[in-house]
Amino acid sequence: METMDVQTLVSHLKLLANEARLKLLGLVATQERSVGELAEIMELKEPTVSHHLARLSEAGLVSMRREGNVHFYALCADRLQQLSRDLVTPEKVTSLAEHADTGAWERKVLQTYLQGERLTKIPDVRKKRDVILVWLADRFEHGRRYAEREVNEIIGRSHPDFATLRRELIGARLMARESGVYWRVEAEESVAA
Amino acid sequence: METMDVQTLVSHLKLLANEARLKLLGLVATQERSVGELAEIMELKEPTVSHHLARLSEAGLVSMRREGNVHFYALCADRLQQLSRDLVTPEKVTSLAEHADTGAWERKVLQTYLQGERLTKIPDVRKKRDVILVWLADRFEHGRRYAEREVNEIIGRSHPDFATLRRELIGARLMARESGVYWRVEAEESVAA
DNA sequence: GATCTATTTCGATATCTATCTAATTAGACC
DNA sequence: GGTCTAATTAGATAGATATCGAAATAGATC
Repeated sequence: METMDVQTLVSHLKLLANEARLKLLGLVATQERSVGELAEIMELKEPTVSHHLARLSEAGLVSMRREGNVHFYALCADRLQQLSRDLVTPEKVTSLAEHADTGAWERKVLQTYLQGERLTKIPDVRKKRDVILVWLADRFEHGRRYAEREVNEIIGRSHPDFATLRRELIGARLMARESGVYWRVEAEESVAA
Repeated sequence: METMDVQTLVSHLKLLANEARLKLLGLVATQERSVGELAEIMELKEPTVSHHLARLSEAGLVSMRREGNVHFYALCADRLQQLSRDLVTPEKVTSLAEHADTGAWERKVLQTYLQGERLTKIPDVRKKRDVILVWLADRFEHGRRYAEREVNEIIGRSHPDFATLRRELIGARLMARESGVYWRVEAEESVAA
């Protein structure tokens, strides 16, 4: 169970997310029951019950014992306990986002607001502005020190309002200043993700 | 959460049994994100994402914050933890069978093998035979003592092979015998459910 | 071997649901 | 007020799935 991909996780959840199957589990929990008995109790036809039991059996949730040609099904309680414990842990949910392409939206924002080097508009929404600021900060080398005149010039290539953008870069901790000298801040320290 | 009917339980499971919704939960777990951002990352259209978020929101799994007309969604981690903990406990599954009409099958067995008072055939399968035996035992009064001759006579009204059935009643602990005297055993002590 | 019964498999259908497009709402800005 | 953007709502469609009837399988009995 340790590592389980999204596909498997979802299929297990789908298996349980069904009234008939849950009731079947309940009915075979206390005593073994035949397909015909279950069909009668649940007011379903045998093929339907048989189908559900096959799926539950595949997941190891029920076991089957033959007596003549009567098939008795019983709950595998330990397997159910295991599933119910491991199925939707918060850690697992968090890990689901790991493989997603979270950069897709940022690329779209850049594409929307940039024409080559030129910034067409400063976004109003903070998150979008952060994306632009990260891009802008990337135009400064790590480790090098810049005079304010240089900073203004570099930002100015992209947008006329270099004063606002310079302040925003500081505010987002993408750049830092001390006694008139500016430098790029390392990514881990910055506010913008 | 204490008591949750099958309907609610299934609907919660259905909510989680979906790849898109699980991924959405993962994506908003670490930071709040807008609908457009989520749509872009997941390669789905905004209406689809909006729809999923609405369902998640309804279940209290995500919260929403407005900034202008941008809607930022974030995970409600405590609610998720609560759900994942309480959703499919083995006790809950067992309780699902409580409201089911488990007598339906037994009535069918009786209907199949009985014609009025007359037992047309003794069932081969143990579980069915048990149902018949319970019915047969019910023809004896609680607390009264019967001579073997009386027992044979009463069983004989239903089936010619009273000897076999008499032995079966003893075997199933539905009736007991001591020095040629027979009596009905209380239901709780018997083997047949 | 023929027959009967319980179950399973197969194929069809009807319902549900995830997704989309188009239209509507709502906020921000000129 | 008009326009633009983001989100939601409404309506339509395609794909999945739960259920059923019919046919096939398998075991037991005669």
